[in-house]
Amino acid sequence: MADRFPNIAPDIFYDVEFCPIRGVFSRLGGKWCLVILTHLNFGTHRFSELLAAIPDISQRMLTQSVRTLERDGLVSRKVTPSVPPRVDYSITPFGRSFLSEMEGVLQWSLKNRSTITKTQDNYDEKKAVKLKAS
Amino acid sequence: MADRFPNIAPDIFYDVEFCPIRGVFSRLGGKWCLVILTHLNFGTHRFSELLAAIPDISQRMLTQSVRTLERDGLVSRKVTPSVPPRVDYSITPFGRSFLSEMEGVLQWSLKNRSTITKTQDNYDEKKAVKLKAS
DNA sequence: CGGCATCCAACCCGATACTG
DNA sequence: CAGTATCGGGTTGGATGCCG
Repeated sequence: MADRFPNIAPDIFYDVEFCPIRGVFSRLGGKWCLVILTHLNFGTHRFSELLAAIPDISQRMLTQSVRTLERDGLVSRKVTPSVPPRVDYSITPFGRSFLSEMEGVLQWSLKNRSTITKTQDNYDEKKAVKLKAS
Repeated sequence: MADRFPNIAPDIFYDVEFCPIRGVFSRLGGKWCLVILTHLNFGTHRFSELLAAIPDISQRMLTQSVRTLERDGLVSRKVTPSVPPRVDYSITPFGRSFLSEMEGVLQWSLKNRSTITKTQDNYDEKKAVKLKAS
C-alpha cells in the first residue's frame, strides 16, 4: 500500500474506513458542533439559551447537532419534567478532551484570519487580470 | 454582549463575522482539504497522483479543493507547460503551520474512534428500547 | 419549552463529456 | 494530463406547523 507513490502519507490515511479524518473528524469538525461545544465549555445551557447564543443556527440544526454530540458522548442531556419542560445540555469530560485538542486550531484560525483574507484577495485579483488578458 | 447569559463564551464566538470557527475553520476543516494537505505534507504531488492516492474523491472535488487551498495560501501550484502538461502541488509553510495545529485533533480522532463507535451503539440501543416500550 | 414532521429551496457532489 | 462545463440525484438546511 505504502509503495503506491514515493514520499506519500502513512497507510492509515489511505484507508477510507479507518482514516481519522474521514471517520471521526468529518462529523465533529463541522462548524455547528464546534460552536455548540465551545459555548457549553463555559457552562450548562438550556436549549433556548443555545439557540439565542448562536444567532445563525436554526432550531432544526441545533436539535440535530446536539443529538449528534450526545450520541457521540461529547455532550450530556438532562431533562427536567416540569411544566413547561426544561432540558439542559452540558459538555462531558470526553467533549472537553476533544475541545482541548481543537484549542490550537482555533487560535491559529483567529491569528491568521486576516492573512488568509489578504491572500484570497491577491489570488482573485491575479485571476481577474489573467481573464482580462485573454 | 457578554452579559447575555451567565457563564457563556467570550464575545468572539458570538460574532458571526469574526468567529474563528465560522470564518476560517469551516472552510479548511472539511475532510478533503485535510486529507489533501496530509498527503502533500509528505511530498510534492501531481494532480493524478493525488487523485489516485485519495480513492474516494472525484476529480471535480479534487480540483475544487486544491483551488481553495491554493487561494488560501496553504498549497502552491506549479505548472510545467510541457506536452502533456504537468502540474505539481506542494504544501506551503503556511499550510504546514495549519497542519501542525491539526496534529493533536487527528491523534485524538484515531485514539477515540472505537470509543465513539461504542458510545453510539449504546445510544442507539437505548433509543430502540424506549421506542419498543411506547 | 423543547422538540418532531413536513415541505421546499439551495448547494454539494458525482458522472459524463469535452478542451488545451 | 489537467482541467472546465453541464446535468442530475442526494443531502443539507431553513420555514412552518403541531404536539407533549
